[in-house]
Amino acid sequence: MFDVFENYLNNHGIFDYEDFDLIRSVSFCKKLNKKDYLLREGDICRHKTFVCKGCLRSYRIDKDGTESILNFAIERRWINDDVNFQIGEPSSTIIDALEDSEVIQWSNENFRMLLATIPSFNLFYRKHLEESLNEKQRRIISILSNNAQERYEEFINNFPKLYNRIPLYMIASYLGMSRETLSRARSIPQYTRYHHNRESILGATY
Amino acid sequence: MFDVFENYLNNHGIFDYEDFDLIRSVSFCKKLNKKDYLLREGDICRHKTFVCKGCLRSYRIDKDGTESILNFAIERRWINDDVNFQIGEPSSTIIDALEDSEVIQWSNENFRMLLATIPSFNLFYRKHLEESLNEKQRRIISILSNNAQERYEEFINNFPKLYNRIPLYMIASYLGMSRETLSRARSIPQYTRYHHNRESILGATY
DNA sequence: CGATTCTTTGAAAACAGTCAATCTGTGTGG
DNA sequence: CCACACAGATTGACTGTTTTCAAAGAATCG
Repeated sequence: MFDVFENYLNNHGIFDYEDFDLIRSVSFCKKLNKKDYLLREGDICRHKTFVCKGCLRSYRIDKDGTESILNFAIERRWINDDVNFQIGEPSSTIIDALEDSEVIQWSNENFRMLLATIPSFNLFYRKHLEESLNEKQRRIISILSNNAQERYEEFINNFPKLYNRIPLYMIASYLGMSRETLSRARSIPQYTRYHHNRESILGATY
Repeated sequence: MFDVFENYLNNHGIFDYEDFDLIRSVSFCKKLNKKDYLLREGDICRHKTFVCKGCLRSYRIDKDGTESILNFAIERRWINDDVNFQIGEPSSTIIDALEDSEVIQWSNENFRMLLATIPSFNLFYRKHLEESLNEKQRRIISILSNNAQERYEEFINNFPKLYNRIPLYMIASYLGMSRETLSRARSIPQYTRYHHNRESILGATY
């Protein structure tokens, strides 16, 4: 299982055997069956988690009882359990497996040790954080400036290896729309395109 | 100007005189008048930017010509110019000043040098990135699961020092709603107290 | 002042959400 | 192999919210 992570790291920096030995010595591998929880609501324990195989999601239960999916993670991606909310918020993050999965975890303490000890690991992680920030910013922009159908198309393009492995209603939740709206966006893409054309023609007339 | 940043850093880690000397030696201070651009559309130059005084915003022009505000930054906050988009996207990030402002900038190259040289600076910046990630994740959740009134109320609570310094239509843009919708959300009796506060502050102080 | 800029309001249209019923595919047990 | 349950997806009718367009009011600034 660890070789997946070793391969991943080799694609993101230069590491030697000593580095890998140290990293491996504080890694905890975990196997999950589909529907198993990695983190239940209320758990306080915080980890860094890397997905070697399978697919996981993080989500919350809103005040009205509906699920809001924060993120998906397939193989060679990270999944966070560290989204803190204001005091008084009723729910926190939940993580579970959408497929039989394998993950590697590090306690935050050990992860900090690795960052302080291995310069190229530190460098890699900073780049990773900055790229994650950009990814989230792009998602915000997409929600703010695109309609249902555009957001779905963007999702397909951004996650070509993911979109056909998860049920549509989860994609709808991730995109912030009802499953019915996503269903309709998928079924009549021509309508929306036509409609946009009409708007731009109208816009050009004055 | 640099003393604001020195004070900020002292609140986020332990630094000695040598550290500050090194940091100062690669800092570039800039004064901006209201409406000045810090980064125009199409500029390739990337920096890390810290706001010492005033208020800035980053935004994009969408394909239909409307502005989407990504972030605001007041004193003791950072403002990013590094949101990369897919190839073919027509527009990129723009940053301008909403008030007369003072900022400190570092080239990405010098910033990397600081991170590699000063361990506590590296530690501080990583915490900062992780907190920024959480902030963006919270914003995504807020957009996905709250309506117009709730999002406005949350904005007021989250940015008490910011909300009465910028025009409402910019808040609307940041929250992903039309200015008219925000205006109506504010006029609901439940929220008029904010309205009154703002008016009295404006009337008394400015 | 006048000229901007910003905010509010009204009415109509577009859009997404909700509820309920139906359809589809998959896997299980008899 | 069939019948069945079940999870997921779709569709229609209806409701509610937000956007859009247009106009008019405030506030601000030179």
